Amino acid sequence: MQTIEQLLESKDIRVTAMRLLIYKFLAEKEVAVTLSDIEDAFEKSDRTTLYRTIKTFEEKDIVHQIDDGTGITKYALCEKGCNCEIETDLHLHFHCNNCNETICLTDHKIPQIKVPDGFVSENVNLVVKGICDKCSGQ
Amino acid sequence: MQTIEQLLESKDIRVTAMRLLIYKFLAEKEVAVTLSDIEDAFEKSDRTTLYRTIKTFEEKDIVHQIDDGTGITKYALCEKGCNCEIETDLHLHFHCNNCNETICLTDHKIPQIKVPDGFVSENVNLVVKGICDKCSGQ
DNA sequence: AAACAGATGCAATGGAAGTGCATTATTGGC
DNA sequence: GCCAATAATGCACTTCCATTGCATCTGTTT
Repeated sequence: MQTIEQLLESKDIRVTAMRLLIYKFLAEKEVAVTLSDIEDAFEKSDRTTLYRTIKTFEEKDIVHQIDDGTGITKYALCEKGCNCEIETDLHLHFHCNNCNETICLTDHKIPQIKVPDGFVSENVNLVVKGICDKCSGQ
Repeated sequence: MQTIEQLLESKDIRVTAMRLLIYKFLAEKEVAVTLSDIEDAFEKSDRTTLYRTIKTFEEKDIVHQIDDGTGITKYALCEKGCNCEIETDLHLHFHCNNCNETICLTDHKIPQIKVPDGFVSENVNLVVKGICDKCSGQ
């Protein structure tokens, strides 16, 4: 079990107080968060810092970006089973139309999608919309 | 074979010169277009008009919106086999990482996606990214 | 301690989406 | 055909999110 510090260092990311806090914030969240969410959680800090921190995390494959169709970019920690580095990794995200939250279903893989002749599939983005387990009353 | 005028009327959309032109523009395009694309094609007209025309078309299920992950909303005509009215219609779109164009693969349906217990799937947005037939050199 | 690189904060920009309101065009009743 | 009602169009403006430039600060290296 490596510490967050070790994780960041292993990815060539300089460890700062802010980065540790943001990482912890993301780790505690079970849902994908927007930049605004992070802003709200760290009002003392500047938007830009938060934005650039997320971008750094993204470059180093610590978080991945999710486009759930709300028009607002969301981010979530890459967890075990999330091979974002690999182009062909098949993400699956679920967006709840009720609570408006988006979660990462890393253990639900996407079936192979057939494309017409001449087309080359490199990557698949799949967002399922509906009602999440919390909202469906279970 | 009904005319565009008849189609618009059947959907309770008042026929105007602008709407006919925009419809024809969309029909000629084989790819999904952004609002900017339409703007560029109709410089004489105002953004707002084009925007509201597309929104009207969208409400009346003449075009559907596509979120291909570029962050910019695209639109495409609903064609035969495109049942946008139906929530559960399984759209499949292809975004080319080379030419940056997005096309609608209406005849390629999406397989049933399994979601965890407690989750209810209402709608699926699937975008396959890769290289399109034109760019793959076929 | 000095020099450097990188992190942070502030200000500003840009692009897309959306809205309010005045003007113009179209339709339907007379 | 004319007039009133209704809808479409155009202009200006606003909002929201994403992004960048630059100055400052902090931490690291020699």
